Amino acid sequence: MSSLRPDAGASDAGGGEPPAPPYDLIELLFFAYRDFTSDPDTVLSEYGFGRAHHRVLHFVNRNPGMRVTDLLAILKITKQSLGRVLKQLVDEGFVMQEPGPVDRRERLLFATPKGMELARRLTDLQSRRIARALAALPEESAAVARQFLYEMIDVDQRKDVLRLIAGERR
Amino acid sequence: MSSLRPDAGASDAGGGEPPAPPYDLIELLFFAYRDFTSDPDTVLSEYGFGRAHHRVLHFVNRNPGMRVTDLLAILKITKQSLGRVLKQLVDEGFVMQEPGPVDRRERLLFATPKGMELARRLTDLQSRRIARALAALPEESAAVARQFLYEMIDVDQRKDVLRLIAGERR
DNA sequence: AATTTACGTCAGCCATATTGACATATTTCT
DNA sequence: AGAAATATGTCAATATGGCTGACGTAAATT
Repeated sequence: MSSLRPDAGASDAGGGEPPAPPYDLIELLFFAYRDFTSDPDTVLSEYGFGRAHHRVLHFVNRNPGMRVTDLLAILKITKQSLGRVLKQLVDEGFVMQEPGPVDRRERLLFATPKGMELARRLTDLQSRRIARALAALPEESAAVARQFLYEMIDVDQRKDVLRLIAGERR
Repeated sequence: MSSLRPDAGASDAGGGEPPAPPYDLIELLFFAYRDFTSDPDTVLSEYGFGRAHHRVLHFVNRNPGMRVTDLLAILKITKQSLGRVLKQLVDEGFVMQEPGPVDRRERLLFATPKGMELARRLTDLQSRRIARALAALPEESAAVARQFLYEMIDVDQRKDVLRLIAGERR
């Protein structure tokens, strides 16, 4: 199972050369993410959806009543790109829109029951993969994984991510 | 810094409901990967290249003399998709091809000096981000992160990944 | 009243992925 | 030797999901 070196990208203590790049982590990130997204992709294609729909549905489902602008900031894509997939999700009854009660320019987004159901299905797949991974590792690994991934995020984005993960309500 | 819960997706020890999905890890993976790829993307756009070129160049550089088929298996894309980006990389002198010495049908791939230079630049960016992340965490975190990411990979893909990461020579 | 904000839309563009069919050279199998 | 399998390349057509820039509208803010 683990000929993964316990440590390797080491020291360079007194000396000259720059440390060797952590190729293993670079590549593991690629492969892990590739497979992590592959389960949902399969299900999504049954619906004629792609990864973009997944992301939108996921965040809308997790943050009921979120605004379009919020979604744009999270996904870091343009209005137009979002527009297309969001429209599909709305047209096909996975997401609904509702004018903001206080600021009626806003369109608050909600997953419909149908949307929640699909979101759950996709989340289940990803949960299972994560659970399988963690089951193979010592207790504290989940916390370390969280910390590591968190530290990989752009410094100026971390606050937003924390708020999101905490399941902030507006 | 860390209102990341040390543990949360817990137990369900005796009871009925399925465990709550690890939304935090699911979303952290998304954000970490999003930002992890954003640094290289910036540099690549200077060259008129995209993420696809990065992946090809990366693996060719790391595995000199690899075959086209190997690359297809790693990237899990089609010949045609690969063909385009590979051709560009070859035409612009970042990658060279050479017939296999034993089986002359094969075209073995190598990064040129120019290709190595670009690969190094891209790797540096990713290395720095990883180093920054690890610097903020306790010693053993790198090992745990490796293990976690490794366990996230499809079971039937792990052998191949291990071979790759180990820097296997054919 | 003027400005800003939230959102949508139109037109066009580009990168990257797909499938299926077919061509060529080379190696391997019978 | 001949047939089959393999490694690669290529063509045509198509889809997805990004982008930019411009413009429009409704509602809120100043």
